[in-house]
Amino acid sequence: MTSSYEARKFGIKSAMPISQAYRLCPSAIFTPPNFPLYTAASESVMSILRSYSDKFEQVSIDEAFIDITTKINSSKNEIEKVAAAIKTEIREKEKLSCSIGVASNKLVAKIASDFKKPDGLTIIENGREKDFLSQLPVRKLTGVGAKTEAVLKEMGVNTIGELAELPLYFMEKQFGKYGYYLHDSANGIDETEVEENYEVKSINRNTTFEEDTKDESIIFAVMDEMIEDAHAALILAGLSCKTVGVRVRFGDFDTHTKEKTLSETTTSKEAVKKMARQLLREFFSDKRKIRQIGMRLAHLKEVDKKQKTVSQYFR
DNA sequence: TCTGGGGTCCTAGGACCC
DNA sequence: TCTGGGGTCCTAGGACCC
Repeated sequence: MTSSYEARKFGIKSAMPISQAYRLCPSAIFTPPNFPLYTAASESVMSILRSYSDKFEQVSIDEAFIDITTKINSSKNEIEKVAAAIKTEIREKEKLSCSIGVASNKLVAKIASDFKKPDGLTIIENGREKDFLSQLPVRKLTGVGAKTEAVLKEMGVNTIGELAELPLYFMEKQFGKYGYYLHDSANGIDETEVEENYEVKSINRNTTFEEDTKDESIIFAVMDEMIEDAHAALILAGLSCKTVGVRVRFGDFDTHTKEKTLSETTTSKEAVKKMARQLLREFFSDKRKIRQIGMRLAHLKEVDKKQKTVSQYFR
């Protein structure tokens, strides 16, 4: 899943198979994950961050934005004081270090936070955004992954500065809506607000079998477990769902999905189970063994006991 | 050689409605 | 022989993030 900075010196990276990691460094210590611990630490850190601003946005288990525009004047000295205070509080309460990026927008702040790790602080002054980005490889831009990097490289574009030079009409023609985003980002422009995102859009569960299988009893048993888990999460969040999907990855990594939208939103585990089984069964005609199965609940809606839905009135 | 799990967003085609 | 335009929803696939 991930590796310490010590292990990284041996070339071990996050999401690397442990067999490969072992080959790179046989003396490394391998330890299973402990998600309840990480979640608890995350919640503690997030509440610390929240206390520094009224505008907070959690991005993942270990990343968040805070907008402190109205809290301080933007002198470098003042910024450094706040950053130091945050680091100290997190270190004292959770014995963790963190890296901080400060900039006039989220895009640049995020890239800045990644600039010096671990335990870094990178401040990009107002007006220096584009300049800071220009020398960095395009892959550093949020939203540019392996595929886009390859396409850009083919076009002779390696750095964000080179990307910023490409005219907007060309970017639009080449990448559509994404082209506008790339153009703005490369120029250090991002006008999205720091805001907390409440609603979850989907609940997903996936399981990779220890060995590829065609055994339907194993496959259904694992699917049932995932449904139990996902359904519990659905109910806990006070949600209902309208769409049930399944996903199958065959031994050759070929991956397919099937999903079905119900006529009415539901909280019924049995309804979800029935639909998932039905969708899953459609894949059994394939001769290949299955490596991974997954399921998802989507079209989530808050359950409100007092208010009846329109369709209920018409029934 | 080997490729995790939980998410979001976008695209494109087709069905269907007025 | 020729058969609109605007819109929504559903489904499948894919890129990307941490």
